[in-house]
Amino acid sequence: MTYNFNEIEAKWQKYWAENQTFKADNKSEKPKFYVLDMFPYPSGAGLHVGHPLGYIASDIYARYKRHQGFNVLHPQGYDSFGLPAEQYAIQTGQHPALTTEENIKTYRRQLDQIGFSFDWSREVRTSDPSYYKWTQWIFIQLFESWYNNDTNKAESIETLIAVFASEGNSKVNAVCDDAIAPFSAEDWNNYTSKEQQEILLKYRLTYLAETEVNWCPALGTVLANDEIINGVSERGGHPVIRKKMTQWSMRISAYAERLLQGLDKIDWTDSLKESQRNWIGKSVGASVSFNVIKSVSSVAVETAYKIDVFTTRPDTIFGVSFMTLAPEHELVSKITTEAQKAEVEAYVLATAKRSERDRMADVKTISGAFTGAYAEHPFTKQPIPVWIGDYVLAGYGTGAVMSVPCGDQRDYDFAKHFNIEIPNIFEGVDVSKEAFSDKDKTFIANSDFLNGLNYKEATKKAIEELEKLGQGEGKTNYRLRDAVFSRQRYWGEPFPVYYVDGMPQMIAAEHLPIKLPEVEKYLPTETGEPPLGNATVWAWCTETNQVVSNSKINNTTIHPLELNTMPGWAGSSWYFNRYMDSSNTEEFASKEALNYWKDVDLYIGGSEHATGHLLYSRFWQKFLFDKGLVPVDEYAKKLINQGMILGESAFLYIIEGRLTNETEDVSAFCQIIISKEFYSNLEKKEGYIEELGEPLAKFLDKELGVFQEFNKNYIYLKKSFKAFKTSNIDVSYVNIHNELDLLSLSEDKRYERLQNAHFFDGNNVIQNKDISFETRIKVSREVEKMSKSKYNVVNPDQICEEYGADSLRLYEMFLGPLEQYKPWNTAGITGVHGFLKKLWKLYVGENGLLVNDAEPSKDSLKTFHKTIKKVQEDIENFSFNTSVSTFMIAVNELTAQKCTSKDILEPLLILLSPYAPHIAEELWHQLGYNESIATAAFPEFDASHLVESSKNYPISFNGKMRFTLELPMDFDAKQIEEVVMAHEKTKEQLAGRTPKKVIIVPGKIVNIVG
RNA sequence: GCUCAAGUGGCGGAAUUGGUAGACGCGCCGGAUUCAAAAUCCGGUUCUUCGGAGUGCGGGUUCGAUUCCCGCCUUGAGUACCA
Repeated sequence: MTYNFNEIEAKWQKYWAENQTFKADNKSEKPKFYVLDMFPYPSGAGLHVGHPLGYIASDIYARYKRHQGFNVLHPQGYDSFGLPAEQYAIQTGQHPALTTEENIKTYRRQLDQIGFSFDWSREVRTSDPSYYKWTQWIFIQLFESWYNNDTNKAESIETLIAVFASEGNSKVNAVCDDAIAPFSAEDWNNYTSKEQQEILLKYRLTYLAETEVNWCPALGTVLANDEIINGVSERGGHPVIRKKMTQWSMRISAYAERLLQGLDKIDWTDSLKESQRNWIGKSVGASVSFNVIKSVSSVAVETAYKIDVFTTRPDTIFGVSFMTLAPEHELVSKITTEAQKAEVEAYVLATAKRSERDRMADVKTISGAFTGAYAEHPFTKQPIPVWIGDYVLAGYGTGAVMSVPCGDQRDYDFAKHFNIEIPNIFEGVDVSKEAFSDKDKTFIANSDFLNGLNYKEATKKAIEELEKLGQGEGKTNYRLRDAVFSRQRYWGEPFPVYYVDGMPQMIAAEHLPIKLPEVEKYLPTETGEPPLGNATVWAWCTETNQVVSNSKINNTTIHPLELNTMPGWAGSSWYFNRYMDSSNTEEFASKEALNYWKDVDLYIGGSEHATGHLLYSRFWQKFLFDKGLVPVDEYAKKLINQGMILGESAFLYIIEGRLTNETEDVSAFCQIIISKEFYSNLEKKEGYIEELGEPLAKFLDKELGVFQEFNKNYIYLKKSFKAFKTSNIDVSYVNIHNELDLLSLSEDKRYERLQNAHFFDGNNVIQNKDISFETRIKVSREVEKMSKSKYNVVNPDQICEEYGADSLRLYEMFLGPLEQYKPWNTAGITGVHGFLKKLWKLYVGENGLLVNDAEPSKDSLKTFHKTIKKVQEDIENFSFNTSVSTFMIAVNELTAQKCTSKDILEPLLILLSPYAPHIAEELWHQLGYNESIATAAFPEFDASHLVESSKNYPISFNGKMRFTLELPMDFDAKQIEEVVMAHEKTKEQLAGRTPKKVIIVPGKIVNIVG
């Protein structure tokens, strides 16, 4: 009987599915353990070998925990709303729901063949109305809430309305929009309903407001900050511009401090926490208010304008020599004097024309303009010129700064450029060449009451004095901005929102879900409305509480519905809670289920979600916690980022040249051999030939005439041009050369091999040595992201077919540490595959089962117990790569020991089963079990089997090990020294010298210093 | 620029309360088996002038450093005029 992995794996996958082996129960005597993967977006390309890496790791952990006696929840689902399905729909007219369904089928088939222990009965799909019903429901809860800074939590909007009605808004301490005018209870009660709604919108946790958003014209939608990388869209790399639009936003800024604090109590990687901390961007300082001087010389400023700034350095307030406003600042047009008007307007216009990206790219050019206005220093009462400059960002702080050139390099450069004075307020510091920002290394000078104080003292004092004047206070600022929540897309969750008199109204929860309407086309309408503007049945009837035809809109009983849809992160912000009770139609999950499973014990996924999904989902969880809807405010206790598996792209240079004489140029040409399959799909190939500066397809197309047949599978091209580099040569081509193993050979050997290589000269297949040219060939590999467009994708289906799922699982783990980026090399899989065959042979011989009741040998017990110890430690440390090698060592040793004992071979299967579940299950049943191995108890480690009677001591001289010596374990230092010093090799090493010192650590090492 | 992570054979990587550097696997070399090949098995494989040297580079602490400290270099990731 040989190891027939295809048959075995299919058999047990079927068995697990039929017996619902991995179905988790919401009630159990066992302790719970929740292992979660970031659910995939089901793309049309299917899985490549990089995708399952994290799933394999989490599956090993989940299976291990089952062996440990835990009730394990290990679910999987699909984040199935998203852009690619929609773009495909635009191109083909196919409904995204259909392509999504097909893609999910492919994903499911691919996932199933790897043998994951998912509880599929709990599957979720974010695009399923039974799921997004609850996404809509949570949205409504956010709308109906405000953030109370006094209680530091979200509260029902009703409580706010009650306060407004009884005492106005003066005492309300809420996170809300800036610049809400104060009103009394009387005012409130006299406001119209619409006025009241407008005010409430400024407090709600999700709100509709006209804000500056990131608009991506190419994608036709707005993007959140985390969807923009280096000023272009994350998806597609399209330019992004700032634009004022009325959009839904999420008041995540309300949770900035709690999102920051919460990081301390969760076991996530430091780098990920660091990313989130940077993103939240807390800075502690003060807000300072500068009065604009009403008249300076001939200029008169009518109103008493104030410029508010935020600074982290209130201690430097006496160093202020000018102020700078962002060009977009609302005061610019109001305070600019007649004389400066032309210059300022020209500058504002020039800045507005520059895209975000240009401004980011060009940080060195200093530009600005003087407004002609002056502000008054709060303490000295001296006039301070007010400038505008694009180094001040409208979106951060107040969009204005107090400029302290001696303490800030940007202010310094600006001052130098425009010849503004640079007063020094630092004791013993020279600021004639650059600003001094090493705040802890000096004392404040020339600053009235701050003189002689250090940074900390001066900061405190300055804030105290500002507060006395009523012109400032201590303030903490966060970089975290509210997140734009609407997208001008079709394939997303519809909002449960209709409009009455322009004001948004929530549809009552009992009428959810509001299903995505059918549309003729998935593009924006001719009038520029989002795709839902194409829907004909998309209005809300408040009498029947149904979606009805748009033509019936009368604005009394039938109103227009929201045309935007929710962003991709909506559905993924709470899915981990839904798995706990995914079929519940009454609640997003029952209280019992939520209280039982509570939170995720282990979450595995990619680090690319650091400032997107992983931040938004924490925000929603905290909100749900505030509302008493979930029992914990952090949903994932531990999170691990799996590294990416990279593809190896083959690069190839072939230069065949003939030197006619020393002065003439080398005439060089390329040979390319590609597969016919590659050639026939030429128009689909997207690669780029760097040296020639043109697309691969275009290049090859141009050279059609010179293609000739190499053999039945390959085509040959010969032409006189320079060697080129492309990642898109079919891998099978390089494999021809791989037979030569050019890379691993020395230069000489490589040349020799090439001499024997077969090439095609255009007419005949010839050996390279028959070519009289001097031949230089270079083959190299470069590691890059695995991607369809780079032709370096390895499909797990093929691996499973050829080596089996257990081999795939083991190999993905064996590749290296889970969190590391590492290249895939299919050739290496023979190592783990060979291990499985060897393991099989330990159990099954040609005439059947080899396992018997023989007493295990001492050596075998030792091998087994050290394996238990190591594997257990490894799993708990997520060091899966090292346990694979531990298994290899164990099997090598047990094979050498000719171990046949059931006492060892049987529990060994339990150790292995998380990693290679199919072969473990098969052998388990062959040993006579009728139940799955999945819940068999993990073997107990017994240290007594590892006790040694002797130790092979390394004998070092000056720290260098020179030889080893086997000595009894119970020898003390003195006994060891006697034996070692008497040893002839010691004498040889010392060569007559007397050692200065002898270090002996019993049980560890001997070191002789001499 | 700032923040974080990482640099070990031909390759993936192993080893840290400081104690035998290179486990395990790939690849390569040699051998067995075979008419031959595949598969399988056995042996070797850091470099070396055979004294030794050696974990990115230069210092330091130590009896002893891949591991700790100081200063650099390189690579990768994140972030970027954040006041």
